[in-house]
Amino acid sequence: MRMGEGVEWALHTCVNLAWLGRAVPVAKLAALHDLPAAYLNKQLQALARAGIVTSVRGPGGGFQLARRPEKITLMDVVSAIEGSANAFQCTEIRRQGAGREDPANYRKPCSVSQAMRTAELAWRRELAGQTVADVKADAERTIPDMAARLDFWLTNTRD
Amino acid sequence: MRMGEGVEWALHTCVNLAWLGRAVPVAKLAALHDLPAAYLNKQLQALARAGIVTSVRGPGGGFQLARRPEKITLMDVVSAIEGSANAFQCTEIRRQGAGREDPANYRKPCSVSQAMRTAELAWRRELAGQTVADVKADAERTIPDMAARLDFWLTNTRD
DNA sequence: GTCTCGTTACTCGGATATCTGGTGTCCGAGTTTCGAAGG
DNA sequence: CCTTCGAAACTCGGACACCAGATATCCGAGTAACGAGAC
Repeated sequence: MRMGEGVEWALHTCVNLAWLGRAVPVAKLAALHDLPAAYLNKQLQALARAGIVTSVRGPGGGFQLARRPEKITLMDVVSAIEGSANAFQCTEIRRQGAGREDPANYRKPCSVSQAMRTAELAWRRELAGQTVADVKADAERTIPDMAARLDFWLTNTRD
Repeated sequence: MRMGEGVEWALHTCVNLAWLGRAVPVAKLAALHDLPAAYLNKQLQALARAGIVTSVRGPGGGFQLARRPEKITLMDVVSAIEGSANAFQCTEIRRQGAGREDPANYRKPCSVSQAMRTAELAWRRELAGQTVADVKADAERTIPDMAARLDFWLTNTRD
């Protein structure tokens, strides 16, 4: 069970967008961390479909956060990239074979599924409890001038 | 991010082994839920390597739990099948590109990695807090006679 | 009758194919800007 | 000088290859049990 690296890219990019506070083309966002621009674009499209960022086409366009960083949870970003389906998917094997249960029990989920779901809910709750603003604030504790550095770089860099 | 179905198979099989309480060949365990025996065997090998079950070769052999169900957590089973690596793997993109941080910060993990790790720890803690015995007990609340049924089936079935 | 040995049947174990989904790339769609030409 | 039109540059958007890991299968390795034969 491995999470796609698109999640890492998306999170860092969201923090960067929070620092920059305006529309930034994907080429610039990719250059910030030496990422393949076309593939990062794919991830940002997913964020756009989820309403986390908005896209503006044409010159001067790019991506920017759709709402304030305090209103974007890590759960929002993760489910936008990875999908909202549960990591553990019950295939109901309890209904097959010699050890199958009585169909009367099919209404409630099986014990295994329930246990796994409980753990996954704890994970989701933790992700929903942290926002992009929190991560940004934590990063600024060690790198206070990052916002200014990025802003300077964006305005003064030529392509 | 999808968890392999081997986890579901392994968990159900562990509960079944807890009910049966003796060595059971993989063919029988697979028949309990109409699973491909050879592939279930692969999963059980992983459990054996992790010390969760022990294998006995030859006639009358099979797999059985290596210790009491109360001592087997869901975390043990999941990490045996899926591996112990973190789902979110930080590739340290903060060190690359125009937006790279000062190398002095490389000692401590980046804020994004930290946040994701926190959530994943909550998930792991929840999994480690539940045992095979708990799941078994919960299942018995709805199907009290399952242990007896499985035991009868195993002793009276002809191949 | 009992011991021994060989054969048989049974079961795990790891090496080997197949396939789905994540990874990576490309070109077309849409929009703004700028400049030139006409009035 | 102002307006209008067109071309070009820029950026997102989705469609198209590629590859690693999960899925599935098979045959060989190891072991216990059983029976036949000798003592």
